[in-house]
Amino acid sequence: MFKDLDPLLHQQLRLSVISLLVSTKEAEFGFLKDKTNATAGNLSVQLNKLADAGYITIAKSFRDNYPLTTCKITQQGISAFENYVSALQDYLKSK
Amino acid sequence: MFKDLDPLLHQQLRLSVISLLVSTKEAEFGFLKDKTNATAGNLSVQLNKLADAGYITIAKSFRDNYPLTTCKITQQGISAFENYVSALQDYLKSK
DNA sequence: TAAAGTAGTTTATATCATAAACTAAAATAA
DNA sequence: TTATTTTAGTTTATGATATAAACTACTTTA
Repeated sequence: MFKDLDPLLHQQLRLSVISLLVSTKEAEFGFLKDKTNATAGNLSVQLNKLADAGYITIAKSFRDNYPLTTCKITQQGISAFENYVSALQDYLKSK
Repeated sequence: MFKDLDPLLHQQLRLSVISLLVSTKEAEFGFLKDKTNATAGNLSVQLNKLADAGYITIAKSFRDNYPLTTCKITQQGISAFENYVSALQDYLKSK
């Protein structure tokens, strides 16, 4: 009846991040922070969880002398998102 | 961009219960337990949370000498579900 | 009348989410 | 030049949450 929902994606901030990355493919820490209204600390933690799961990759560099963290979604992340959306449908259609 | 998701509904078991009740209007404890594959303990806790929020009402009676717990969705519960589904859409459409 | 079954509830634990505190370097002000 | 502030994050302490295990209370069956 109801398929299990991927616990990594069934969380607001992580889902927001993946949702953004699915469209943009790549995004900077600051961009994600702005779009999600998350605190830096929370975002940092959740990004690392997504990276540990292999859903995104995190690249660290510098821009104008400041650290720059860039996140990119992986194929695994895209598939996980598609699966999650598909599983959720059954919960949402109230029929 | 992303609206906040009702934390009461953004949880698998509670969402399953509400999703079922939205269609059936009313359901017995055992029915919900079967459909959701939840343990009785977990279901009991989550039903009470939904009742505390005013999303469902819980009626206790007896049938064939055994206790019978019947759950019914409220108008507030229906509205909350509709709101949740609508808020979620923004997260799911990857665009 | 003891054992097993029904229908749940309560609670202890383990996990998780989050903000507060912190790090480290750069830019700016004094 | 030496503080102070700002940028860009990370680490961690805590409080909340989800869940299963343990329990309650009653009924049926052996």
